[in-house]
Amino acid sequence: MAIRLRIHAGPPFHQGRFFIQAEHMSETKTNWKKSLNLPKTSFPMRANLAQNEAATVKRWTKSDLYQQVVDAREGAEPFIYHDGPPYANGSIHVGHLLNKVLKDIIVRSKLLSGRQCKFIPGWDCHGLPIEHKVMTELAESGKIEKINSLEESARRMAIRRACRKDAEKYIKLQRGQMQRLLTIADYDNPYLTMNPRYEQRVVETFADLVEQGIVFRQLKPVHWSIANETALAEAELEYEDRTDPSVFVDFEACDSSSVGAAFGLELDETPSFMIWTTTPWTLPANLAIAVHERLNYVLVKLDGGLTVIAEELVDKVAGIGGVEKVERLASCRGSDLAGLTYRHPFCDRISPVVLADYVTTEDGTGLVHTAPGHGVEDYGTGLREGIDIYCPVQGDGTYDDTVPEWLRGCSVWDANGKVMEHLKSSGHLFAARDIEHSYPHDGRSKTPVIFRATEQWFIGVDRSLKDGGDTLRSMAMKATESSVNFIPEWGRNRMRGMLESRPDWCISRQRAWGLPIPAFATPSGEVFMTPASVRAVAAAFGERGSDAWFLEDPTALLAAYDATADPDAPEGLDIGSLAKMHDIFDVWFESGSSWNAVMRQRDLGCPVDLYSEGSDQHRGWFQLSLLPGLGVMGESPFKSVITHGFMVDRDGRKMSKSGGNALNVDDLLQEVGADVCRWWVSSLAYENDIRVDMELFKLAGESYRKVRNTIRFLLSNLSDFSPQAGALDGLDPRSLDAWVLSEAARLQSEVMEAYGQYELRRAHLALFDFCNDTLSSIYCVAVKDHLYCDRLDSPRRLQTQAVLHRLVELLCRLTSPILSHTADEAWRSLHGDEACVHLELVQPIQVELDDHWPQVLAARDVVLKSLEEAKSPERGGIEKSLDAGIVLPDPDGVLVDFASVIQDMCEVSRLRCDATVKEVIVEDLRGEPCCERSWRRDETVSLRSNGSMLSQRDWEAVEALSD
RNA sequence: GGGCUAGUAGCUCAGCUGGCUAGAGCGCACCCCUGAUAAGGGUGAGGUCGGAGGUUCGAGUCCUCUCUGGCCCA
Repeated sequence: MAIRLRIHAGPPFHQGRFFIQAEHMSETKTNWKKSLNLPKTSFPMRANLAQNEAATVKRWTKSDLYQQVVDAREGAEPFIYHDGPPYANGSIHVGHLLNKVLKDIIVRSKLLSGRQCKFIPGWDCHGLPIEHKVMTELAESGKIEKINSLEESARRMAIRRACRKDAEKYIKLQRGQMQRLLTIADYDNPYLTMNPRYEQRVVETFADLVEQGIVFRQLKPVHWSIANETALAEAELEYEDRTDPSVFVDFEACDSSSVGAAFGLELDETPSFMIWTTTPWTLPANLAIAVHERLNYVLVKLDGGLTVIAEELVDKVAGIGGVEKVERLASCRGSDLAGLTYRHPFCDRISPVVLADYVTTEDGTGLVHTAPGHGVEDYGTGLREGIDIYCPVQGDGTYDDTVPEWLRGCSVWDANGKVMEHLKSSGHLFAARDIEHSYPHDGRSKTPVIFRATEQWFIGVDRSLKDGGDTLRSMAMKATESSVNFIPEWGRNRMRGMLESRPDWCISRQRAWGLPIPAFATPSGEVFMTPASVRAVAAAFGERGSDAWFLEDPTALLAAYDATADPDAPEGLDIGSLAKMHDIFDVWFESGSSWNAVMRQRDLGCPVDLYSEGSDQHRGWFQLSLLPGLGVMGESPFKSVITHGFMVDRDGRKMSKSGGNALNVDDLLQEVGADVCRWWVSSLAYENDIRVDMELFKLAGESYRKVRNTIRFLLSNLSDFSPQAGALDGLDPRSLDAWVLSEAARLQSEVMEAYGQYELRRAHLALFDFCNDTLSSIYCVAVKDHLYCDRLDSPRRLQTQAVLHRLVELLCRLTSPILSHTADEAWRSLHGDEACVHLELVQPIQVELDDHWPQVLAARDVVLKSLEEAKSPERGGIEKSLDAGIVLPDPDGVLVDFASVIQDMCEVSRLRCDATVKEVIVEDLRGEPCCERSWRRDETVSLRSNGSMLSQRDWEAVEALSD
């Protein structure tokens, strides 16, 4: 819309007054300022969060806010929310910040909406990272020798004591840091996976699974330290270069005609399959050769010897063997070779050629020596093909009696040479040379480790449960498909994919710092463990903690066990002769039982409404809680799952301590404060990766300040206000007050709905926009004039104050889940230091609104734009809106009822609606008299009896003051 | 290598089942106010929607391939 500018020519009298007024302005000005009702508040503009939040934490702790809130919601419909346990190791990082703040916003929003929400924080205490660190520290301080010299149980107890102390230390640290994030939770009664009652429930969960018949023992290869005769985890390994023999070995085929058939030839001599290995000592355990189904293999004569090799590798292998004459006879696909058999070169057995995906042509021959007892991939192949997991190597690194006599009792390292010698003399060794490669070593003893199959405990995912006949896998797939709600929705797919491919769950570990698997060995070497015996040990753990396993003998541990009442008890069981076994549980089994050990144990309700963690937990905590839950309860322990993404740096790269791009949470809290961090968290599209950078927190700080200042403005105009009942009844639907209240009502439903759907960002944006647009830019600007200039008791001022009061209460409530300190600070500024916004509930807002408001707001936009254009020198150069008057086109006669509202919103001195004009007219009122007090140039400004130029309203306000 | 996922203005994000001259906020620029003042208001400039093909009258939106990240596996 174009505008026309009309100079409003006032009578000469006004011009003259203007000059007189200007001369006296400096003296009168201050007086008028004193006569105004200017904003006043103790709520400071500068938040000083670092300091004030610390005080808030103290206050909440002292008054036990958590308990107060829980008491306040006694009897309300519960929202059952279960905290996943972070690992009690180290300081919290930005990922914890995100995780805990997200949870806290959810907790507080549920409380705000009237639900009961008991939130028990937890810590994962057992496990290798702590044990590993503690062992390192013990080694550094020289205490390890003394501990290692102890008897086994005493040694483990010494380690366990050190680990417990370490875990306790970090729980304390993290708890303080989490509280510093202004989170509300039952920090006085957290759950710790190392607590006796927790341990008892974990073991009971296990007992139920044992009873279901899905727990079993099976061989599985693990990293094994010969020096310490113990299994090692990945974290305990150190990779160092090592020289090993690299050997190419011919395995004779059993049946030359079927090999010939695979290549489409008739053969008159026996071909062999050539494999390659750098661990000749594993050859006695060879039980298969793996080929890739899509690779090409050739039957080739190498200086006369007939063998099979991957086509791509023929030249390389021939080169290594120093072969002079290479004759390719025929080729075929790997899939054609599957099912052929070969004779072991020195053990008396026949084994098959099988298919495997991991076969490559990077090294070797394309035919992979497979010993299921000595390699992870080999093991998988073995399981799939139904091949024995055979491991002739004992814990001390020597062979047992199942190998050929010349190897018995020999250590594997000595065996390398012997095997090669034997192969050479029997003509099976095609080539051998030394290679240097990276090889895992035991970090403690600095000796090379081997892969060795050992007996481990498993929970079978494809075994039918005793009662249902269903398997954990199929139950989990069903639950994922239909009964669990995923946020974001794609979590369902991710979970499904992971469930499809997951192997049986290996739940045993060979460490000290953990919960013992309560299995015993009988003198004859059988394992004794029944549901009833497990429950008996669980009871002992519940009483005396799992240390009992290391301190007590089987008779004491099984005190609550009655073999005569146990249908599963083996015949002739003699408890006195049992020996404790040494495996501990995978820590995932402990945390995966938390729904039982926390939610059911404390009677908080299970299945739980919500689990929420990082998206890595689809494979971790979610899945490993789902499986035991299904095994024990027959249903998922959670109804909904929320996942958040991972922290990446400003360039989108992963965060790492070593990369130096990790932000320190303590620094962050010191620099920007927890509420700004929380405001930042609420702004995120948390399901994606999250970029973290100091810059972004600073930005969040700026928008936080906008919200804070808006609240401050509201508060500052309430210093003389006392709430009156019914002050907002019968609001004119065309008033700005009605409009802002209806906007507030809309905000409330939007924000509460967003909270309810965990769309925190939506709530954040709605809150910000409301503060920024609805209030700061529109409403506050428009009501300033009568708040400041009206007489204190003017009805419209009182009404607006009632609205402001309503608005600030609303903002405090709605922001309280996010800005938990600031909302409380504002609330206390309004209601006194004893008040607390976190006990509040949302209140309904009812207001009637005229339906012409969209046009009113559109008129505002048009007028503001016209005013902007009027600033240009060629259009008259009106720079202050109060120097302007507006003629507003109003063809439908709709706006005329809103004239004063629009005038206030645009901060102009005059505004009238005209049905005949087509475009906005900006009138230059600079020739009109200006009210010395309100700076307006409305029609009522005139010389008053005290000699000043005042508008009628201002004159009345001044008079009221002097009364 | 596989599963899931992301890539739209400087930044954070909207854009549902294809139709928009691609939106918002922040930031930025310019201006006003100096009675929310280490505040407040107004106006405006910014994008060939990671890249390349294709389907279609029409693609940020569908398909194929590809690049760069992230999580989890191998």
